[in-house]
Amino acid sequence: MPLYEGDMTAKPRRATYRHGNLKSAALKAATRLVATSGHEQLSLREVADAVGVAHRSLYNHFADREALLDAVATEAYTRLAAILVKAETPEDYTAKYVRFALANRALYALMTSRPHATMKHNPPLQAAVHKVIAQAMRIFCQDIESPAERRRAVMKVYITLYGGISLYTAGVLDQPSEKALIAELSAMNAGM
Amino acid sequence: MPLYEGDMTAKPRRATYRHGNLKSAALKAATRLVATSGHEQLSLREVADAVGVAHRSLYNHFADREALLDAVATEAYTRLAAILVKAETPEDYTAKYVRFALANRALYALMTSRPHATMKHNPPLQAAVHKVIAQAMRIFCQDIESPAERRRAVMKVYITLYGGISLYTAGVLDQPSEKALIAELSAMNAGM
DNA sequence: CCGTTAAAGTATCCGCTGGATGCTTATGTT
DNA sequence: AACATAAGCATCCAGCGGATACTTTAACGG
Repeated sequence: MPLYEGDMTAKPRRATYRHGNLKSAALKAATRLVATSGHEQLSLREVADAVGVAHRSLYNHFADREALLDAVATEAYTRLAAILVKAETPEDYTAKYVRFALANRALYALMTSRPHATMKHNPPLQAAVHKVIAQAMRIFCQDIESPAERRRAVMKVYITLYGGISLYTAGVLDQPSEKALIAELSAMNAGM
Repeated sequence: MPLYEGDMTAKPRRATYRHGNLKSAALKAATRLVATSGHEQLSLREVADAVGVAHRSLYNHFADREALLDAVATEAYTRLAAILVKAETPEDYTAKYVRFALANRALYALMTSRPHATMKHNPPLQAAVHKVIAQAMRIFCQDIESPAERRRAVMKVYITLYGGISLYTAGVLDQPSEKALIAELSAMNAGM
């Protein structure tokens, strides 16, 4: 006697018992839900509902909730890196970075919320982050030789980018436009 | 027939049914728990347990979990402001601010996590934050007249402070010491 | 071509959370 | 002394992440 038939026949039976591409579908749904409601709010159950699957099925593809969020972040970092490879100047890099962050605020909040310790145990995420940093190295540190100095310079860039975007997004920098923010941060990063 | 006697007599009866200073006791306990476990982990139940009270009793003093966290943040901002009034120079302000943030990382994370929109509806919190900003104005904007320019200058200071502390705390700036971080951020704030 | 098997689903249970309701008790005021 | 009210309490609820045990199906080796 099939155990689930009662409910299974109540709803229109799914085309395939095996979803087939649940992992990527869940990733897409999670990305959308994070974008609209923020990663703190995201629940596995709503992701599962969105793709029409029992919530526990997600555990076949993601170790836990954090792993799902890590995967969303990884994908986002990869997209950002793809944008930044086309940057040519410091101003351009800053503009592209800021525009991505502001166009995808909730996603950016997720990306920057991943604890650094976590990344060490998540090579794909670490690699995606590294691609973004590598582009900053290329743009901002062309004529710096010492690796330590290069790293230092990049960190200064990220301090202003991250701080500026955070304060802007928090609504503390209420008056300036996105354009003004880019100009401001470009100026701060110019003199270093 | 007293309804709760069974359980009440099982435990040693509390000295007073009225706790007396539950609000401040809960605040203290919450502050300690936030400091040790982070504000994301904080549950009303463990706060209630820590002060020996039913979890629902906290709602007599705080509207909800967020209100409790806001109260913790307000108290922390007030303490920080009290430290900063003694600052004399930009370097001193930076050093005191950074030292507070790093000595109370989880608390600082809570403070900076309060959404700006929330503050507008929470005058005590807003006032506490304003005290901190006022000290920055005093130290960094002595010879700036235009209010808009003063605000702009303060924001630049906070961009570097917040960005620097965030990246340092996240472990991204792995090599420098607290002292080196202060020096770095002081230098970044010097030229503006 | 058919069985076996492992991957990918499902149902159900657990402990925990924040929050709502309604009760009781103690205190301060009149 | 009576009483209104503030501040406790037990209890219930839905939703969460996660664990276990079950079933279905696709893929593959004989």
